[in-house]
Amino acid sequence: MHSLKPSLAMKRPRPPPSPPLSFASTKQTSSPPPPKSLHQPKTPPISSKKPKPHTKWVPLNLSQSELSLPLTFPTGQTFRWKQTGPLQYTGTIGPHLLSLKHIQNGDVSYFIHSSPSESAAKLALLDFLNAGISLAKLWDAFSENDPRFSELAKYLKGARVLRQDPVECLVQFICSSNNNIGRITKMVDFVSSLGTYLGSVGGFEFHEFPSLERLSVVSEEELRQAGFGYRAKYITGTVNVLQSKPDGGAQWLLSLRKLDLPEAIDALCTLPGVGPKVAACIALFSLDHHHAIPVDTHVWQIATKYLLPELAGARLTPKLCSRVADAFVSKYGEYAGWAQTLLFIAELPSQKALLPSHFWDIKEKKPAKTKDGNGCSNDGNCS
DNA sequence: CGGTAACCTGGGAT
DNA sequence: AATCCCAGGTTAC
Repeated sequence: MHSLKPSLAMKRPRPPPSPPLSFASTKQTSSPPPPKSLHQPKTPPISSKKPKPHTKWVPLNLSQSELSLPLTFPTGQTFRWKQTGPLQYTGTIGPHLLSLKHIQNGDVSYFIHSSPSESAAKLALLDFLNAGISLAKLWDAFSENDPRFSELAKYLKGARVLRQDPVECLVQFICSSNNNIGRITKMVDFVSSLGTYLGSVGGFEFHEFPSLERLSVVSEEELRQAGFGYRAKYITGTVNVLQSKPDGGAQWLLSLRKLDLPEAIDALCTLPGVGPKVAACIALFSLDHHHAIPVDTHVWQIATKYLLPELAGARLTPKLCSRVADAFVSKYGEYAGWAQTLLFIAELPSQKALLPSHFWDIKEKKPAKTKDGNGCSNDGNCS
């Protein structure tokens, strides 16, 4: 009865690590000649010393209500982390390859598979997890003005906002536009494969996210061939624009953390393939703009249902988009993006199983694009 | 300026 | 089996 997302559920670790023919050929056409000048000489001349990483799980000081892996990693913030065990996810942060899992009491532990520095890995992890921000405190505040949030929060504890690398986040969300999870993942995997290989876990290969330098090597044609469709030119276009920034594109993106949200959004929207929604995702998930609200079809549904019922049936236009964002911010405050994240997750078909059935909304059929917009004709459930 | 129509692609629905 | 429709939007008229 419940409609699970097959594209998601069917996803399997592809056993054969060796890529198919066409894949390899496209890659070799653009042989990546390592410009020696670009490689920082951080590696000491010791190749004799085995880089034996410690082989044990280390507890993080985070309870399940502060961080739920299943509600944080496979719910749309990143497409780079893979499920490698029952309650275990694996991915990279900068040059570090690590796994996270819930242990008996629900707390989270981490395991470093590969890293140039284990102490740096831990710091990078805490940063990546926004560990300094107390989710429980935020949610208490949200719950005070919103009974529905309070109720949902009971079932979806630990849905946290990550602090990703801006370049990585940007490329992922350009891929996400008007697309589905399965294909987004495939595209992100392709881009990722251009980065330095870091290791394999649970049948998945992991690569450091490629630098802009490396990304600039792929052509639009190669991306189209890899299935990017019209987003191919967005990727190459954006990489080109970033590469032309005086202090480098990565630095330019990082500098957007210091701007006010509207300015950061405007700046991001100058990049090809980046519109209001993608810009908000980047702002929220990588640029510390905690009140950015990515307004996609799901959030639009939420907003018209619970926040701005007067807009029910209308089409999602840029102006209404910002109106929705404003509504969220005035209701939830400076961390509105974190509230939106929970409400968004509650709408995901893949998470409905966690919720009592009274939270399930009848999926409205195609609202039958009428002139007046109000598509509630025969579903008998239009508030 | 605000509202529409293309845009790649693969899988599911009709 | 052949079409139609859609998916975490953006861009071009």
